[in-house]
Amino acid sequence: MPEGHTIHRLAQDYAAAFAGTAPRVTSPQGKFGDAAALLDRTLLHTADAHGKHLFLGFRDPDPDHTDWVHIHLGLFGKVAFGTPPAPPPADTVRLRLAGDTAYVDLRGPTTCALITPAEKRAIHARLGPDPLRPDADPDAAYARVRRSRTPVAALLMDQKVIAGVGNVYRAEVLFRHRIDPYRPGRDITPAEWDALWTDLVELMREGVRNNRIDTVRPEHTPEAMGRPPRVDDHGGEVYVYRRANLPCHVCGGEIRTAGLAARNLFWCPDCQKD
DNA sequence: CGACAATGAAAAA
DNA sequence: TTTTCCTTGTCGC
Repeated sequence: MPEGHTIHRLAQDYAAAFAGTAPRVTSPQGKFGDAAALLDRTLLHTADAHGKHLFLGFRDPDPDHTDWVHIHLGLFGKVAFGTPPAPPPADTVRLRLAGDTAYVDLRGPTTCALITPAEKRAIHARLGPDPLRPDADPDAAYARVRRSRTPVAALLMDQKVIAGVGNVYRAEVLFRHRIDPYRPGRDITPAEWDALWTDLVELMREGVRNNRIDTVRPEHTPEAMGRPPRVDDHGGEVYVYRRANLPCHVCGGEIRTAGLAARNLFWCPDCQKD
């Protein structure tokens, strides 16, 4: 269940469970077997996240010599933490860390690979600023947005432009700012970008805290409006994501959906008109 | 650009 | 049994 907030939360959780320890490292499914053997019972000293990329720092804390495990969940990679005793691992578990107080299983990731510090730097270099990283520079993202004719909804999904935003946050943040998802990036004003970025920082931080995405303002919550809470396996309260053909919480109009940048886009044509 | 493949699991049909 | 999914690299036109 991967959008930037999930990955940052995972970095926190991996660190809380294993930082400063030397867990058993195995790859029951096999694809990561050689690397796992190399890292088995070595120090896990840190966990880092940039956008949807997760990095576990093993063996040597010296930044020039750290062994990094690079993880990308892709569309349906999953991570499951548990307390010992760990069950016999199913053969879909790509990576298992197991210590005295916790174990964690990784299944179905697009990427799980041992990389060098130089390779890690290269990954950071090709990613745009991440609203969840304190060093992020929103102006660097806007510089790309303002010279592109691509729809803003596609730019928000482009990890080179801004890292960590996925299909939920893009739809929701555009709704919250009443921006037509098809508006070209070059027509986004500096003030609008500033507001979008600030909002993403807040929404995604809350996403990390709660481990789910909620975007509905207090005045539009189910309690405030006397409607039943959302029934959806994604959990959070949202305005438009996966609400095709349902009434808009604000204007009552019908939420629409369409393909954009290879994903399903959701928006309210009445509220999001330029 | 669009199509497609790659990983798993769970819901929908 | 098929579809769907909070992703993204690659390949073809």
